[in-house]
Amino acid sequence: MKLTSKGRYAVMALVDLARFNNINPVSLRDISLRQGISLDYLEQIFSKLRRKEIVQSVRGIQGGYVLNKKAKDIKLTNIFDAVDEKVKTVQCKKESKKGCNGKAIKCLTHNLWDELENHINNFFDEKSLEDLVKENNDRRV
Amino acid sequence: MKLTSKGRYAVMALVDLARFNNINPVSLRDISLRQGISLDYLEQIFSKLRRKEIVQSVRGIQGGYVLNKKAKDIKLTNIFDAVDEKVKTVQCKKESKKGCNGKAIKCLTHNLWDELENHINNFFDEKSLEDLVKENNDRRV
DNA sequence: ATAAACCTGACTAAAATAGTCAAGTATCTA
DNA sequence: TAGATACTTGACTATTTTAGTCAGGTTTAT
Ligand code: FES
Ligand code: FES
Repeated sequence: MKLTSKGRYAVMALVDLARFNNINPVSLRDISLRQGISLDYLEQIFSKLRRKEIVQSVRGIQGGYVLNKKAKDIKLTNIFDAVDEKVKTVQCKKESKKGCNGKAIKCLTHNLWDELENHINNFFDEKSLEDLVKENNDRRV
Repeated sequence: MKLTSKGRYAVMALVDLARFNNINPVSLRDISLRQGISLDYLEQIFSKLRRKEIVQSVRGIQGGYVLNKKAKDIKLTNIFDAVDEKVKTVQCKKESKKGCNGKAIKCLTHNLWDELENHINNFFDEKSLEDLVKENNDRRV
């Protein structure tokens, strides 16, 4: 089970943005430099964040991105959802009565993986961007 | 974040084994048929489980595998550890002071991913094979 | 006008996953 | 003691996913 860079970068970038959000839009270039994430990759990520209305874009010179909601209303769940970083403990569809690989019934461990998925998602539901910014108030970079 | 088949199968197979463990060794062939997991793949998995002393092998006809410990003493953690299904939320080494990609310091979100990793591992530390067997006492297959 | 910054889609190298395949060895039973 | 069953090991491979890159835009402040 591993977290992908895309998910990690999305959160990292938003924490950065949230910290500098007060005054002006924050350009991806700045985030790229500060956080060491490829600019092209950031663009992909922010395009998704914008579509899900987590950030707003400001075009042209001096442009950049701003948060579209209060930091405390942006949960990790929202971020991960936006960039398609989903928790998947099984291959079978949740709605379907069928099991993995099209088997007639769910497997012996199916219930366990559901629990696991919930357990992880609970964590993401609780953490907000505001929490993350607060944890880093004392940092320079 | 997704759970791999290897991890899922390892647990599935062990739950199956634990249910039939009372009388005779359980052959991989039987597990393969009951759970619909490729025999060759199971062999890979059980070879690891044996090396980590989670199961014991009995060779020859009527052979198979038996649990090497009480079901309540086998936690998900032990199983995942044996088959190298590890939770990895970051790329940087835990011990090192350096961050991802060899950066001088840890990133803004590093602490968060540590928390997440602990959160998930807690789940695995608590669930035992015995718990899983009990949940399925009423099942036929 | 031009430079800064957003915007989009296509493309790709590398890694990980999910197995398969082949060639054994050990042990029980007839 | 032959044969069948089942464990044992290591190498091999197709597919998928990841983690980006690249090229070519458009918008807007100055
Ligand atoms: S996880 Fe899909 S059937 Fe159990
Ligand atoms: S996750 Fe590696 S430096 Fe933050």
